[in-house]
Amino acid sequence: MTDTPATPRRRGAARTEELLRVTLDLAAEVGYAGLGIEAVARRAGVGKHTIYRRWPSMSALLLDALSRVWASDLDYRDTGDVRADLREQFLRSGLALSSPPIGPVYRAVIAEAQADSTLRATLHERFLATVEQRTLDRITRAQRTGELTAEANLEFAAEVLCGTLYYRSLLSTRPIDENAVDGLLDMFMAAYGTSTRTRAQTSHAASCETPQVGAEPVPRPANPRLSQTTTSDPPSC
Amino acid sequence: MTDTPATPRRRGAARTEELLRVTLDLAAEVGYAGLGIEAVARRAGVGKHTIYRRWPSMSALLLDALSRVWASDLDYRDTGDVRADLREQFLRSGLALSSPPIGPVYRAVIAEAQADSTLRATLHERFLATVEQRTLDRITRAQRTGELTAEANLEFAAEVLCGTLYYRSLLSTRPIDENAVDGLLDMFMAAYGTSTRTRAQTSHAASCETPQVGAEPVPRPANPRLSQTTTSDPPSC
DNA sequence: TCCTATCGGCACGTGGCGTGCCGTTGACAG
DNA sequence: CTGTCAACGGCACGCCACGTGCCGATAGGA
Repeated sequence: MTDTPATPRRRGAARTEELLRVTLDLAAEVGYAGLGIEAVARRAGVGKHTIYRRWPSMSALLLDALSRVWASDLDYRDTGDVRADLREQFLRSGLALSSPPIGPVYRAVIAEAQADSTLRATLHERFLATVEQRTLDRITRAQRTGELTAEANLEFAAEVLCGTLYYRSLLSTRPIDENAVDGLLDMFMAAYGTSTRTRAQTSHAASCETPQVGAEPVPRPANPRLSQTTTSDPPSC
Repeated sequence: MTDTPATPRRRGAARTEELLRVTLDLAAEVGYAGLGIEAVARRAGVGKHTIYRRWPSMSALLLDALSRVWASDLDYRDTGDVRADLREQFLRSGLALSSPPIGPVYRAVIAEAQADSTLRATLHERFLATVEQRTLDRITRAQRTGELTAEANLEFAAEVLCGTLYYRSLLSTRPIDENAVDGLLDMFMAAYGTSTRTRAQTSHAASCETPQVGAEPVPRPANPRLSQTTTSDPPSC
């Protein structure tokens, strides 16, 4: 990459930025295994103190690194079609969760969280619960517009939707492909959708191309980066 | 039983059994943190070789230990009421996943699986997929008896049901209580149940009349704060 | 220009892993 | 009763990562 050209040997806040980037690069290359403080320090050409001065543990570093890449382009769209919006977002999130930068870091955090209940709570509060909340917001709007039944318990629905995706990407060995997302949405819409009872059309979505043209789920919204500040923005599902 | 009075110094296969038991005991006491080969060896008064001769790594030991305590709880009942059977099983599994013997071991395996794709595949095949399969079997029978719609995609349904439970118990911080299980089953039955549209009465088995009046006949939309009750009612009726 | 916090480098102690070696033990064969 | 041999407990080693302490160098502000 574009490593520091000369050698502006040391800075205060720029180092923090660089260390986060190095952590993500390292995670993308070597995965969770071999991802430690010393590895990051070596990779960045940095003393371990420089890391410990910023984060108390590897877990904290990982959380910040995760915020950096998991926060940005993750808001749900609202085209008026819940199912399409959810589908687009789920596919995008599923891809992200399985891809080099985010996947390994997420795995690392989850692994360490198994031995640290405090970290587990932080992980849940800072990421999982936030993701559920975004999902809940989106389907709540759909409920208000009449796309979903009024008596649907959307809190649980949001958890089920997000939980299934996390389960599949992090615990299962199956990929989050269109088939999986459609199956999940089939069940969700069958339960709480108000339009045509049989919106399902179980799987086999690949047999015929998506008829929709106007609301083509082409994920190319390219959300304008609101701000690239290092503030840990909440992610979405 | 407080055995091991004397010192029946060494055996062949009985040692294996004892080591599995010690591993579970140790996991129940110290949790995932501090659960390693040396810890097990010390606890069992055993040389590390005695462990390495049986399992190539801690992960393998944990998998075997997990099999020992997790295998017996996998069978669903079949009372003729899918929802009641699922509910009972989910509550039982949720309690087990959060309790000392199984919970910590499960967490340990999941943590190590994040760094080892082979272990992840084994974990999925040996446990997660098996649980899904049992669930699939049960709801498939329900589909045949007409309790579930014929066009329901039960494979995804089984994954959603199990995945949500695993997500909640292992990644989330919320307990698997009756509220959660009922919410999950509400969605499942609303999607694929055939019995009227009135989804979701906290069905306590139609077979036995529960005099309980606290049961909610209708899913109150006013689902308030997640009231975290710890196992208030026995699942059996 | 000087001052000082930050930095890189190095070393230390701790602790778990996985392996090798050695003397012991006990089940089984004769 | 005795011999044999594999399994065993104990010990030690090298390795590596962690978290900390110390020291001289450096850069950016006063």
